[in-house]
Amino acid sequence: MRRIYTPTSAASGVEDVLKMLEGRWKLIILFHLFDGNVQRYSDFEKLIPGISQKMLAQQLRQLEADGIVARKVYPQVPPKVEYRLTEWGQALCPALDALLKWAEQKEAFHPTEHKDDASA
Amino acid sequence: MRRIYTPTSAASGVEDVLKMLEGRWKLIILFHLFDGNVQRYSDFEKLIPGISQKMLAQQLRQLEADGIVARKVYPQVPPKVEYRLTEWGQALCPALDALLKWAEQKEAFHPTEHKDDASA
DNA sequence: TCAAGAACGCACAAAAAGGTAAGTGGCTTA
DNA sequence: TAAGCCACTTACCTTTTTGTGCGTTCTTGA
Repeated sequence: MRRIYTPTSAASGVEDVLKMLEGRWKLIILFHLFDGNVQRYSDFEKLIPGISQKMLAQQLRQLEADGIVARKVYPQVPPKVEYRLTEWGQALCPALDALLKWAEQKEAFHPTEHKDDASA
Repeated sequence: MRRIYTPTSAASGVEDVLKMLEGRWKLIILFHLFDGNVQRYSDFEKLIPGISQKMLAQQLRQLEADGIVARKVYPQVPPKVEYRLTEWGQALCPALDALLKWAEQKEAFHPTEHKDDASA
């Protein structure tokens, strides 16, 4: 049978899950892990210029703790750590995709507007 | 032609749009506006128990400023204000839906785990 | 006459998020 | 022997976000 999500039930139970995606960098990190991409710590540093090491490590660890991202450590001398999406993490892709599509649609609804364009 | 979103281009341009959804209450508010639902300020206060009036007003205004939510004021004596999704806001529904589905899938991947269940 | 109701705005305070800089460990190379 | 590399961690601050409590406006009901 098809589950119906009422706004109430949705907001109550899903809230916790949604909190896992909050944070300035979480989604950005996730986008870089899209379609099975694997990245190591230093890759993220290059891919996401503005992020600090502290934030990168923190967000990555939260994502890992929440079971969205998998961390793989290679016992090498200069350390090597890889990050990829877990199975559940990959299940997020359709949502990320929808978000991306929505973002693209913005132009269709509000053709190239400027933030500071209140009134001339 | 089909647009391809590389992680890089996605993260750079879409970031601004995604920021519109950040905030402790934004998504929750949006979920209550799902499928064309119309709510007034006081409805939200009842629907979202933990939110403060300040936050409710603030998030609602930001959502409005970002063109996601539409605000309609009735010039009545005890004020009446209605909120609903704009067209673009409604375009977000598929994404919200995907997010909801993802949240539901959690159980499938991690059967009822507890946060504080590190090691007994 | 007086309290109540709707939708906030404002000032102040506490909490949380984010940033900066420096440090750690162990092998490798100069 | 000293410096470098990678992946972080820690301590300390600053900025942003969120919460609290009170005030406002005008009309209607008791």
